[in-house]
Formats: sequence, C-alpha cells, structure tokens
Amino acid sequence: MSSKKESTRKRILNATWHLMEQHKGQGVAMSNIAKKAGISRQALYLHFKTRTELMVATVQYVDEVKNLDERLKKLNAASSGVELLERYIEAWGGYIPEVYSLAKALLNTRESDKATAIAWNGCMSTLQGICGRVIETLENDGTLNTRWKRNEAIDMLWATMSIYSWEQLTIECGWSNKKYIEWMKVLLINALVSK
Amino acid sequence: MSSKKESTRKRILNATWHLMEQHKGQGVAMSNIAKKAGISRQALYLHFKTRTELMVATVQYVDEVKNLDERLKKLNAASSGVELLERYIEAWGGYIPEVYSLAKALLNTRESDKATAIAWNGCMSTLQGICGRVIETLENDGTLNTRWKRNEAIDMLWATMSIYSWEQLTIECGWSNKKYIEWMKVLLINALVSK
DNA sequence: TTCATTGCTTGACAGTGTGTCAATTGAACT
DNA sequence: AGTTCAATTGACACACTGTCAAGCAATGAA
Repeated sequence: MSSKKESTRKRILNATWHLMEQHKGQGVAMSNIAKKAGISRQALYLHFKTRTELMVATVQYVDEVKNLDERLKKLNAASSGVELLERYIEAWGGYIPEVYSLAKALLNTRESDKATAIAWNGCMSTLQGICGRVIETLENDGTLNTRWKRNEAIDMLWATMSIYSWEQLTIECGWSNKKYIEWMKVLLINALVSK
Repeated sequence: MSSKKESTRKRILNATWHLMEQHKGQGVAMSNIAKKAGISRQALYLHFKTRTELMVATVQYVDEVKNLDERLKKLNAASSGVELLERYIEAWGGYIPEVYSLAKALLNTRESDKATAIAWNGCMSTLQGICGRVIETLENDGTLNTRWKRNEAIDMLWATMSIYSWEQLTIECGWSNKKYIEWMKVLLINALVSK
C-alpha cells in the first residue's frame, strides 16, 4: 500500500515492459508507451533521453524485479561440476522466457546503438563469468572432456546457451521450455563431460 | 565481355549486396542503394515493390552467384555419418561468412515482415533437410549416440549451426572462421556420435 | 515519318517514427 | 506571494518508406 501512487518512472518502466511482452518487442513506439503510462509522449523524454535509454533501463528494472542475481546464487550449492552445469542450464534456461521479448528488442538495436551494445555486453559478461566457473569446476573435478581447452569450452558453453539458440529451438522448432532444458543438458553434458 | 551493359536489375542487386557487406547490414537506405546503382530512388520501386522484396531478391541472387547448391551437393561424397557431419560443418560453416551481412539484415526484419519470414524459412528448411540427412546417416551407421532421438538431434544440430551461433563465436568471441569450424566439430561429434 | 511503348527522370507529397523546443499550467514547498 | 518541479500542448526538424503525376529519350513498328 506504500506505493498507491506509483512514481511516473516506474509507470513508464512497467508500461514498456508489458507492451514489449504483449507485442513481442515489435512495433512498440514511444507514443504507445506514453499512452499506456498515462502521460504525454514528450514527457517520456523528460525521464529517458532516448528510446534506447528507456529500453536499457527497462531491462535492468526487469532483472531487478525478477531477481536474477538471487537465482544465480543458488547455483553455488552444486556439489560437482556436472551438477553445476545442470543447474546453470536450468537457472538460465528458465530465466530466458521471462525476459525474451525485451532482450530481443535490445539485440535488434544493439548493432546500431552503442549504449544498447554496452548494456547488453554487461549482461553477457555476467553470464560468461558463470560459464567460466562451470568449466573450471569441471576441470578441477577432472570431468572436462580432454578434447576441450578451457577458454574454448567457456565460449562454446556461453554461445550454446544464448538467447538465440533458445529462440530457435522453442519458437522456431516448437519445443517447450522443459524440453529445451532437457535436451540442452544432453547436448552439453555429452559434449563437455568426459565419459 | 558479354555483359558490358549490365541490366539495371543486376546493377541494383549488386549495389544492394555490396552496400550491405560494407555497412554490415546497418543503415543502408533505398536512397543509398539507388545512388550506388546509378539510378533514381524512385526507379528502384519500378523493379522491386518494397525494400523487403529487394532484400529477398538479393539473398537469392547471392545464393545463385555463390552457388550454394553445388557446395552442398559435394556433401554426398561422404562415406560415413561422421564424415557427412564433418563435411556439413565445413560447407555451411564456410558459407556463413560470405552471406552473413545480408542474412543478418533479413533476420532483423523478418519478425515484422511476412515476406521476409517466408523467404527465410525457405532457406532454413533446405538446411533442416540436410541436418535430417546427417542424423539419419549417423543412425544407419549405428553411430548416433543413443541418448538422442532422431527429431531432437536434427533440431539441435540445426540450431547449433545457426548463423546466430556463428555470430556469437566469431564476432563476439573473436574466433576465426577456421577455429569456429574446428571447435564446432568437437562440440557436435562429442555430443552426437557414440563412443 | 509518326506513333506507341519502355525505362527512367524529376518533383511533390503522405505517412510514420524519433527527438527537440518554447510557452504554459498546476500543484507543492517555503 | 513566489519558486520550483512535473507535466502538458503544439509546432517543428529530420530521416526513411512508399506513391503519384508529368515528362523525356530511345526503341521499334505502322
């Protein structure tokens, strides 16, 4: 009840978020967002200098609301490299569908916009750090397939678990998210873990 | 020397192709293409109804010039499933960088444009057909890792060899194309082939 | 030679979206 | 009463796509 009067900024962020979800990131203009937030289009620019800045802020807002950090911390409880790998696939694979629409919007514009690219790379380096931990744990356990070098394994794990791959398998191939997680484990355990 | 006077259509297609390559698919407007082709912007619309139609035609033109079909036919010479898989990775992996910029442009607009989506799906189903042949050959050889079901293996192979994955590893991680092909083989052979 | 056709040109315009600016209002704080 | 802050309205610049009308030059056929 403390936020009966939600701040305009939050109303904008929520409006952006939900419109992006609804329209799968396509055709959401500043005027639509303003309308949904109940303010004028120009007022949007009082809070966010550009469309990109708004998108970046929205992604950060969603990450905060969805509590990605906390979810990733649960990985630490893994007792082996293989378990860590499995938990990573579950945690990140379960998170992707919740942010997909928004992330897609960022991905589409990052090539033409430096601010977006920087924000995106920030998210990605967090993930790459986790991939690094997974591979190192496998290495320390002696369960990393000897064909792999550490850095190549990290990059490959990161690339394979990308939002794009998720998109291809779920949206293009029609897999459920459960199926995606299940077979991603098969792929990566077979590829990375020594038998 | 037979084409001293290149047809306007071909000049447009070449202009589009080379501009897209140069600018990595970003910020290439109809007016730029017209200028490069040496005609007026409006004349472009006499040849192609929309920007999308031009892009789709350009991809088909490039496929024709680069002779993708012929390259894929060479796969047939493979004498085993594993060899076929390796040749597929080499052939497609070698082709991606040649069409990347153009393909990226299509990928970016396909969500908002049906014509693009249809053209793209056409290309993709060709690839999925080849992935199907690869997996079936492995199956017939008895070398498909028994953890895989056929359809899931096909989808996974296709998704893993997507342009997006290539983009991540080469452009984001800085891998050379040779390295990409090398480690893609490691990934997929370990994941799909029984030991 | 005249006429129609074809391919292209120019100029103008509608529509959509982003981003900016100036003048104004209304409420809250002091 | 005066200041400040948030938001409003209307107008505008700019870029890009797509359309339309009128015209021009070369080609080929009657």
